[in-house]
Amino acid sequence: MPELPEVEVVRRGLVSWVRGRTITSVDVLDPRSIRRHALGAQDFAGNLEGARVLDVVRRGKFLWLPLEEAGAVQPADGESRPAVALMAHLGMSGQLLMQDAGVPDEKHLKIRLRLSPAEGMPEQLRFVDQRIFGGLFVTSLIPTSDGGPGGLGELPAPVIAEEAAHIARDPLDPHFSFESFYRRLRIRKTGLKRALLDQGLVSGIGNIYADEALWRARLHYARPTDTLRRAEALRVLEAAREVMLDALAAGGTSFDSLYVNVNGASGYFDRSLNAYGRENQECKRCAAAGIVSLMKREQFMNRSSYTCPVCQPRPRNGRW
DNA sequence: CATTCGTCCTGATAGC
DNA sequence: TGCTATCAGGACGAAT
Repeated sequence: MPELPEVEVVRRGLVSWVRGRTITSVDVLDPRSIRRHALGAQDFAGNLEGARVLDVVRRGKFLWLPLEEAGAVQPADGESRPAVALMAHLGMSGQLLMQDAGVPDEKHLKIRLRLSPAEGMPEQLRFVDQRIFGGLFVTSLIPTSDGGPGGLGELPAPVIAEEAAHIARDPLDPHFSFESFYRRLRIRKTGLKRALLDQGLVSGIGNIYADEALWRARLHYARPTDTLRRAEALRVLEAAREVMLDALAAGGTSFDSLYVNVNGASGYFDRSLNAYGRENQECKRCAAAGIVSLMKREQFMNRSSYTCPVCQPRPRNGRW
């Protein structure tokens, strides 16, 4: 279940394989995986074939490959500014795999990109997706005044994929502003977990890391955001940063083999989760303090939320 | 306008 | 055994 660390692992894995190579052919094996490309498979392929991949960049869980189109007329000043990008979102189960031409199609192979030959590198970039919540599409790159995708890419100008322009920075982004986040958080009339999952407020956090961050910060998912003190907001943001950095160091989380990184190896961070999936197991923090408390699972936003009833008490009505 | 909810999907698993 | 029901959840557009 890809959240920010998994997507970043894919980005890092992908960049050395695809940067500088040209897309030579495109097979759309399941049009549902390009449903966000409004003009259809023909147009999708037409946009990509002949284009050279300049980079792999990310904003939140969106990943894109800025393209230099074949024969494109560049500005007179010689500055090379890509007009479009191949956008990817992994959704629930999406994978981007580099594969040699001879490797049999994966069961859920949806899209195949063939790349220009490069010494010692696989020919194909494959998009594999079981649940089809993810997908690929071509989007335009538009100027942005906020410094670009995440300070991670190397674009010649601050440009962002149009479809990701509404996505906030993630907690690991060097340009992430806590003050801006806290200001917006305080004026919302909603619960803390809802806010953490809102990619327009802070990006990269999904159901799993939301629960982990809340547990680390000892805060309840339903805590009204307009009552959050600065120190509490700082705590949960810092907790999110920590859990994401741990996951990144471990190469991404994997729970059910749906998520595999770009080289086909699963992450193993799931062993160190403290909240997610631990229904009826002891809260590790309480246990360390000599208190017996069993983690509770509740339905919230049509998703499971795991909390410790002792150290993450549900907010009572009224004052905080 | 801000916020919440329903929907898209497949396959593993539970229950009868 | 074989069927149906349930669950998993990111993001968007519709509904409130």
